[in-house]
Amino acid sequence: MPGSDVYRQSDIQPKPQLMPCFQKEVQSYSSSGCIDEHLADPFKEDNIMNSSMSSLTSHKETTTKADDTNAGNGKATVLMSDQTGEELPSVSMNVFDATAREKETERFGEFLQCLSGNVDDHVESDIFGGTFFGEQHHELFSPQAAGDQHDKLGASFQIFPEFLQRDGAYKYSKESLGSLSKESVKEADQRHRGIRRHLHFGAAISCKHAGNGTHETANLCLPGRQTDFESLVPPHVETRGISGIWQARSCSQTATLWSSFSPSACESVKSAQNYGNRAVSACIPSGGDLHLNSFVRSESVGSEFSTSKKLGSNLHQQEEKLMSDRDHYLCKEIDGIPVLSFLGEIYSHLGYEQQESQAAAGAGSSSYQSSSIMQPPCDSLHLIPYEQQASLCKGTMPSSEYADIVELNQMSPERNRKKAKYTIKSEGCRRCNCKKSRCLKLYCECFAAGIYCLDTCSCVNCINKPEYEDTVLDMRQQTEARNPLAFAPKVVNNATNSPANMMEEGKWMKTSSSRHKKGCNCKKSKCSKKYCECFQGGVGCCNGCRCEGCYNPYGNKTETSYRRAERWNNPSREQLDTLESHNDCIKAERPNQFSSTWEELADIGHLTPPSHCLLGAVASSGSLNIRDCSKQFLGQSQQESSVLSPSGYLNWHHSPSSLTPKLYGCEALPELSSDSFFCNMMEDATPETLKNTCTPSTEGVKSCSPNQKWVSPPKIRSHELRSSSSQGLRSGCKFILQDLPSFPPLTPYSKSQAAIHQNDGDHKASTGYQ
DNA sequence: GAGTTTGAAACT
DNA sequence: CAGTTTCAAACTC
Repeated sequence: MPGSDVYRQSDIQPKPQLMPCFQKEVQSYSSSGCIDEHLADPFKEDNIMNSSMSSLTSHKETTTKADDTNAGNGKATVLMSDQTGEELPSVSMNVFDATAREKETERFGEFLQCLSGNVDDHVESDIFGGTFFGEQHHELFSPQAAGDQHDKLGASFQIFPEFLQRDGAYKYSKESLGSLSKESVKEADQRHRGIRRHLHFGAAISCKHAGNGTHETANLCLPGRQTDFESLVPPHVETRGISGIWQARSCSQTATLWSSFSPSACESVKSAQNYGNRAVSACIPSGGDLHLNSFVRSESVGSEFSTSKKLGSNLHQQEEKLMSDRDHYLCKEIDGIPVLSFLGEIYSHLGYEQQESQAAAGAGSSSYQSSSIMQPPCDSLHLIPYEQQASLCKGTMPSSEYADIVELNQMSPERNRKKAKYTIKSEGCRRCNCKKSRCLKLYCECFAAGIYCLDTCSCVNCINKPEYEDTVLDMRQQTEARNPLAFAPKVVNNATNSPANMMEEGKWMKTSSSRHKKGCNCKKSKCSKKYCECFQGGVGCCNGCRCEGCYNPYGNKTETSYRRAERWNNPSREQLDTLESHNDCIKAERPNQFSSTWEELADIGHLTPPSHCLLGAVASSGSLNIRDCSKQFLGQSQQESSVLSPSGYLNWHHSPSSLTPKLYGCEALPELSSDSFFCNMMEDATPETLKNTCTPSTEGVKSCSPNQKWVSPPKIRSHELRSSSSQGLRSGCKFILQDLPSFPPLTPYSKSQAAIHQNDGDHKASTGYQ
């Protein structure tokens, strides 16, 4: 076994090789004091890579060739427990005694925390002051002479092996991209590695927050045991920890965090682990799964924003190949497990591609797990095959499409790649079919989703591609200028719904207050077909709709919100029949879905827009539960993604809030819909008179039905009671929306960048490093 | 798969 | 801001 050879090799020179990776990694970051900078420095990475490769190749006795396979195996060997018979951390742990090990583990955890932007001053100074890396670290981990540097470096690479060897980026850069210019390849390679590394740290960070302590974090950072990861999935999430990471500079980190809490991710990990090394490799590509869009963006972070189109194209190609490979792995090797469930994809975001989602992790390696699982939510689509990103990103993606996505995960790659007019239903992958818009207008679903079109799209003269990044950004700006909410989720949820209450009966219920942000304008469809955006979003029509003859089965505007809420709680037989037929279709398309609430959360959540997490969950969560955590994560990732999204755009459209409502039939999680933000805003903007009048409950704007399910806020009811006309509410909504002050910049990357830097600067100023 | 219907988006 | 046109998805056959 190639891996065994490598492992033995590492066994021969274990200590100095393994730890230096730490050192090197840390140093790389510490030198710049900023991850972004680190990522932005291709040469550092290249040096590392070269050194690593040199190290690998230097041991020709055991490893004949440092090709992908060997490299990957070697990495896996070093990191994976099944081959070593020890738990992951053992690799590095073997080098030290228990005390030193624990100490360093803690330190590393702190370091990771520091990187996350959540570090304390003392930690920071410790790490960046050079104590950790400069002396202590050398003493502990670098006993060998400087001549062993290559070995050390090589070892360091083994710490992040997945990234370099499995995840395909390296492979591409060295093999698949042979046709590309050396320079381009090098740069692309660097970027990928940097990103992957970033993700890795993000994973560690997330673990840190999710886990019980730094020790846990360190373990996760190091190629760890799967159980570690599992333990990271928190029954309870600390709001503080989450929010603390908010300032993490990459959506990758966010994604990681998010993924850390994703049960599906864990599940995926488990599943992957069952496949042994092979599974690991399968997960690797997920690292490259990052939504290309976000990829490009995040890559730009800390470095020049301008990315040569050539490089972008190259990256795109790599990305696609990665996606392709990943799809293969996911579909083929992780069967039965909706790997993408978490990943949604998803994006994003963050990749579930999305990240974005748009999600399996490495088998024997926590690193793997982390990297693969940490697919950014917002770019949430990261975890999702590239082809699926569009679907997940689409703001109004209905649950059926989500189901399709999950289903797609279980499909063969061939089917996955098929082009068809109606790809959504058949393949779960929304692809545009634009003919005249060149995919630069909101007509295009890809564009509307803030993602690039895929080769699998059937569009004609498509400009919505990385090659035309500038143009796309311009068009996005224009679109945004025309309508600031153009990329916002189309369906918003009322923030007053409490997850706790929603979950009261152990299942997610669609909130009665979910509404289309703008309202439909249907004339003939009676709002009972997917022409209607409300219907498509799985929400009832409201007074903001201008529809005629509304017969929206989810609720029509002629009935009051209060009545609607009641109807939700006690649907009539007729209504149930109508919705059942709709749900049947959904369920039929998604055989294995939503088997677990966690997965629901993850999936939905990662598709969920950001804001509400901050406004809703965080603020309201006195007792934080899983839902709250998910919400928060969603918010975080969303925010992150919004900042780092490829397009520089908010990526909440990546997390179609509409998805949530749609899932109601399958016990969707309404609370996770993005709309809380809007609803909050609306609520805030609601005149006190409206808020206070006709309030049947003494609980303020909230009231619960006897069975604890939420009903619409009285204010709305009172509002409606005041005027049967929709005009009042409509105008109210309009006012509110226009007044929305703080949407994350739906602006091009540059603006987001500025925001990032500002945050970074603030944070750094507070933490004192840089 | 072609053609029709529909309503959002874009334009005037 | 209303009316019209354009567009692509949804739908039908």
